Amino acid sequence: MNKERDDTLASRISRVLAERIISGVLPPGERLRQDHVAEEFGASHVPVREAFRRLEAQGLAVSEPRRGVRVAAFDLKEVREVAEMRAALEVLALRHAVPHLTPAILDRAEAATAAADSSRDVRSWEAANRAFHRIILEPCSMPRLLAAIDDLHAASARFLFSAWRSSWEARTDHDHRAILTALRQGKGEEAAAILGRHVGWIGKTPVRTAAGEVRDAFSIIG
Amino acid sequence: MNKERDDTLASRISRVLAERIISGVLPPGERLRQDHVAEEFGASHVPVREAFRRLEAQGLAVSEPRRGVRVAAFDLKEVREVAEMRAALEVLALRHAVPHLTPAILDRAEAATAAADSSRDVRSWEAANRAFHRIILEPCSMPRLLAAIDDLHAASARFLFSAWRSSWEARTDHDHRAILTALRQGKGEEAAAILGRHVGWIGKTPVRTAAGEVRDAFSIIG
DNA sequence: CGTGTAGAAATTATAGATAATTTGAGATCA
DNA sequence: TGATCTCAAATTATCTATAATTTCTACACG
Repeated sequence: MNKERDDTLASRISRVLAERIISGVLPPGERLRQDHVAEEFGASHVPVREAFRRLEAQGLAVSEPRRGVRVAAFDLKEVREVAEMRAALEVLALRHAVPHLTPAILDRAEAATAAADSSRDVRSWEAANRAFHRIILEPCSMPRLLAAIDDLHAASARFLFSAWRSSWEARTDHDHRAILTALRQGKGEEAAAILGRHVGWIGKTPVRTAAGEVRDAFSIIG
Repeated sequence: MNKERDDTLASRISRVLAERIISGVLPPGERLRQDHVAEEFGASHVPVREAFRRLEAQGLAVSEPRRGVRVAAFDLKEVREVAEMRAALEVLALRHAVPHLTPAILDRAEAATAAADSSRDVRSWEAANRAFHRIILEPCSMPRLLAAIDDLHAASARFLFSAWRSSWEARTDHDHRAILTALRQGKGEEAAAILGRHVGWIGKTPVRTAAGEVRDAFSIIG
């Protein structure tokens, strides 16, 4: 009755597994055994295999021909890669979105920024942050580009969660506000430039904290 | 014995279908019925379904939940989208590849350009063109970025083949040579700028031909 | 002429069979 | 005694075969 029958079982499994990989419940390198997953979802292993294929395409899992599927590992090198790809593609998307931005859209973006600033845990901050980016980029109406950006956001979120697993303090996003004011003033190129720097990798200044020094390297993922 | 057993059956099917979609043998909108494909390959429908998922992720096919899979359609709008994504990502890749480019690599790139110039059909031209781009971008050693570019190249090739199906005359690629000379002179940024213009959409000058005027719009896909 | 219902076809999911890889115990050799 | 090699058993991925919803089509009926 209440079963969501709009989507297939495979895509449901894929969503749940993606959620777990992104949030870190499934750690990098973990083997994904199809029989176990199938049993957990009360399903057969065929839809599970299809879900694996989708995760593989999203870059969340890697599959070796007859040796199974593992959660994709990621190193600092790939963090940079994802960040730079995001920077390049989001700047492109914003350039095309600018002509279609309305005050109402910018207001929604501002609300998302406020939600991010007032969030108290990483999960809600990440959700609000992603919402901000989505809102200002969606009007470009380039579905393929937006889909690619979404996948990169998922990868970014993995790094974010893995770094700030335990400790997290709220932070205000000055860049977001700067982007919004530039957009309100019609300075599209300036907004794009800020966005590019904002998303891109700028971990040049590692601030050493008592708790851990790794977290600084990840902190600039916006 | 001689069966390539390094890869799975599903990926083999996916490659063949991708080839057909790109070359235009399977026209846009064509339904892909899993039973028929399975029968043709002498296989069951489960690996076929996995192949469909991969094609879907590559943007070569679209799937409606319980209504089957069709070859992805494409319009001029999406051609632009793909071209601009390629421009953004290939520029990024080239910037990272520049420090690792050696004279030997540039020689191989030059050979690929020569092969493109002397090719007499679209197929071989496209292959040589793609080789050129791959050769100069690969040294960036960013696997995720390169994979994304590969998928975009496949999409580009679809448009290319659909436009130049029947008529084709050889053309020399001045841009490729300009990129190479800039790289040999150590002018990385200049090369990146040329590449961006080369790949990006610049169909501003439609040249009317006796045969058909559509082909001009596609002709700039490099 | 529109609507509703049977029949056909196709997609989705399940269960079972096959093939390959990994694991572990035991034997052989240094 | 310790290490390595071999071979068998178990584990796991891959594929085939079959069943069950769902959608599309055609035809009759109001």
